[in-house]
Amino acid sequence: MTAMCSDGRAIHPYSASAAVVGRAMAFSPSAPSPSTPPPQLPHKLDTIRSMDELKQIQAAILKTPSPQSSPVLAKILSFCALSSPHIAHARSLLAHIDNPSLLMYNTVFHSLSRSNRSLVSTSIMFYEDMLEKGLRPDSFTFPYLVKLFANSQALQAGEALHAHAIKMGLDANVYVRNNLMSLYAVCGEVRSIWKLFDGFPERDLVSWTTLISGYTKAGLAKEAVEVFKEMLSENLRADGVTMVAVLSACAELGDLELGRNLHRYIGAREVDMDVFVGNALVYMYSKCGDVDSAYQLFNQMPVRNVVSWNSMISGLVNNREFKQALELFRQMQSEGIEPDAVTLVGVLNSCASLGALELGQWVHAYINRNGIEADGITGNALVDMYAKCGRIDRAMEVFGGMAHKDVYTYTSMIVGLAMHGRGEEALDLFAAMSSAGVKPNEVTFVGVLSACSHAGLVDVGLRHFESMSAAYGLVPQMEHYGCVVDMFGRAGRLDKAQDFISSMPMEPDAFIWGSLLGACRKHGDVALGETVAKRLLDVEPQEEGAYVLMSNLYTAGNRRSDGLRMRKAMRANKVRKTPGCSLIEIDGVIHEFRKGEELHPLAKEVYAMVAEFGRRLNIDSSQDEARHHSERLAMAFGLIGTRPDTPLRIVKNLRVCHDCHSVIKSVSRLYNREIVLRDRYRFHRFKDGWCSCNEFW
DNA sequence: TTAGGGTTAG
Repeated sequence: MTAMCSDGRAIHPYSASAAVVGRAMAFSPSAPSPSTPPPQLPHKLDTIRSMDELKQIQAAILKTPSPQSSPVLAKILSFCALSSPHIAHARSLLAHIDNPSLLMYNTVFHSLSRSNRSLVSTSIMFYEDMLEKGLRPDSFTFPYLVKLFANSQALQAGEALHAHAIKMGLDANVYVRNNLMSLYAVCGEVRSIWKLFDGFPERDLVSWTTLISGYTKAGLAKEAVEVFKEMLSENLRADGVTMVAVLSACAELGDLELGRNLHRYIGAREVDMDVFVGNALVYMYSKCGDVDSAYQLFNQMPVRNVVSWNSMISGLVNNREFKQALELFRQMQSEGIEPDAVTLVGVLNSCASLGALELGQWVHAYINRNGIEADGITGNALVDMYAKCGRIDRAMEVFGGMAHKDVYTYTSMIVGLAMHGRGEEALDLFAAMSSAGVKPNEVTFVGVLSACSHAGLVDVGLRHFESMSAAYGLVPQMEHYGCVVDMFGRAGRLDKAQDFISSMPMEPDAFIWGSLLGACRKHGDVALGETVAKRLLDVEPQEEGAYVLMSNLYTAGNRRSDGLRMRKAMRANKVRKTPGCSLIEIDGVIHEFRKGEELHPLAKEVYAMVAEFGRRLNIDSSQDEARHHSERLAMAFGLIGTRPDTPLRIVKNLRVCHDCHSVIKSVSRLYNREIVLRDRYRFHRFKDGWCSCNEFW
């Protein structure tokens, strides 16, 4: 009856020391009896601090006439799942009890299944012990074990267990089966889920729900919705959990019509609208592009938790409502709701898009202060935020400090370097990524190819383009073809660009033609430009791009009247213009300027400042069509509103025009300011009259 | 002592 204790000492359960007995006696002064357990023991177990304390209590139990039925012993066993030395202790304890009950083993499995650690082999060990003791698993044993395996996504072990359940004749039990289905769902084994669902006549709502969410997790949202419809046709009534599952399938599909119907079903069938259902609805509406409904629902929710806020914030982010996302975050703060890592990722994405460096830095500090791991998605979001806010140095720092770099980490960094015109470094990093064994994806190649394009590395870029399919099995998409066209175009190889376009396996879109037309403008090829402009107008007749580029091209080629003709045609055809918009963050507040607009409270001062640097640079304002472009307004505001040594960071939604580019260069020298401008495609860092892009953008 | 649910990037 001697067993090894976890720390290696032999213990004998029936020879507890006098001190232990004395202590135990204090708990139970009267003669111990199984029907009246010592009243203080269970309470004591909740606050137990050391193994010694536990052993003392245990020794007292084992002295009772039938220790195996003591509820305190069961408590000790569940307590033991907390750490591996304790688990070893539980095992030795079970080993020297004469007739441990199935309940005791189930207790152990239950507590093991609630642990966050991977305990697959441990539980198999207990399971084998149990069989050796001549005990047979029941319909409780399997669900615990299956859940345990599901926690670790241990598919093979799960399948073995499934086989054993069949052998024991327990696979028909609906609990066992539903558990197995969810294990297969976690592992993405759709066929196995279906077989379990389809193979037995007895199904309940849980079986249907598990099938629906299994399909959704496996990316088969359409099938999931079909299953839901079939369920309804069998006159089953969905509850909240089922609705959450099917709403998440609906969100994947982006099917707003279906989503509204599901919402109506919830109302009509009086499905309990708990916080899960509310969150799923908010997420569904925002995923389907109906942010207003999402927001309305969010505001009506009687109970909200951090996931509700996260769903709404990330919904706004997905719909590119970044300013609103940040406003909502501020509201969340003022209501005293603690953000978690998911919240902060949404906030960081918004900061990245808006160029809100100060808030982004605040989030970084918050992450550090609260011990949130800056690895994984959070770290990736930080890298992206710093890179997009113009602090490529900080992006590198965070990147360097990350222990686990995945394809997103590398891609964010590569894209960031490319945007900063640091093409060679981007390519070095791409090489390092391969050495680290991280496989690139399509987006990585957008970064690599645009790095080549911005650095003028045509041949290197072409090699990478070809390696996409040859070495990585990736299918180049429109944006990759666009990068290559851009690459040829910038390098002035317009004929090559044309050849390349005709070799494309798909119809070129507006970006492809726009890129080639931009190259025609840059290299003054009016004849080719006219052909390309026609093609661009075929693809998108209502957009301004072709008109503006052609008008500029004519004007540059001394064909002013043709240029004016384009402007007129543009007005006549009611062409849609994307208004230029620039943002600048000062003291954590984001200020927005649109071309020619005077809505800002300090508009008067801003326009006066624009006029001032126009004068000082000797620009004839009547000839300066671009004088009220949004980036100049933002720059003027920055000059007024910050100390003289503060760098200005401006984010623009369109590509910066040539006139503004040269004005900003001059302003950087005149006012001795560093000005960092992110336009639609890349960063420009202006200093002492120079720009980091070297006129290459 | 038994199962099914919502939010995270380039």
